[in-house]
Amino acid sequence: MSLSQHAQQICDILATLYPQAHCELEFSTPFQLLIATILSAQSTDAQVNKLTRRLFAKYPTVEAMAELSVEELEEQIKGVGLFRNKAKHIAATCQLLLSEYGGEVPKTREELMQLPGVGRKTANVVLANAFGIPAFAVDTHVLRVSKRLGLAQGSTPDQVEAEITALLPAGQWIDAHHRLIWHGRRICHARNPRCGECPLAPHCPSAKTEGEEHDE
DNA sequence: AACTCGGGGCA
DNA sequence: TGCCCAGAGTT
Repeated sequence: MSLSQHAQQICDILATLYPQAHCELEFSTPFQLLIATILSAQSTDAQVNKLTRRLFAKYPTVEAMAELSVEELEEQIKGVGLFRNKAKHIAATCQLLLSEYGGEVPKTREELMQLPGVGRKTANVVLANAFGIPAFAVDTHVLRVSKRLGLAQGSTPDQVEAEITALLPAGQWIDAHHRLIWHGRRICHARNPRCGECPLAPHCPSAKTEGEEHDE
């Protein structure tokens, strides 16, 4: 079986496992998704949503949020991890959106990554979920699960993104991203993957039987 | 490549 | 309690 056939088989099973997999951040505009995604780094979506419900009620637009100083922003987002870095980045990003992009969220990866606090993963999440532009975001779950399933061999997120996007049709990137994450959170855990109850195990080169441990 | 930020989740 | 994260920036 070719690699692309193997990949398609994995994706088909993931689709039946997680037919409703989606971005769990709450937002109503591209700007709000951008902010929520910056806030979500190393944090849970539930925590971010709890916080953004307050934040977006008071400051729903870039114009409103740009009025806040870094200190005021810190106060607003206190409670999420890394909040000092994120407050600084969000303040700078709001200013840049107004001065360079007419208050709109840019729609290219290169422009998005110019924004403070926006890296490779955040840029792709915004492209995919705010604009429906095909993009495959690689975070630690996607990196780990893709490698275990034999969909990629690279060790860096950039390498894995290149491998997957070459392997799958662009129309599948967004769903594949969410399904790999959901699988990583529910079954394919970093430490103790539950291979015994994983429907992908028969097709997984890394599947372990009960008792064995993963090395990675 | 390694380090830092930081509260939450999970064993 | 201790360890690790649905990352990005700096050194």
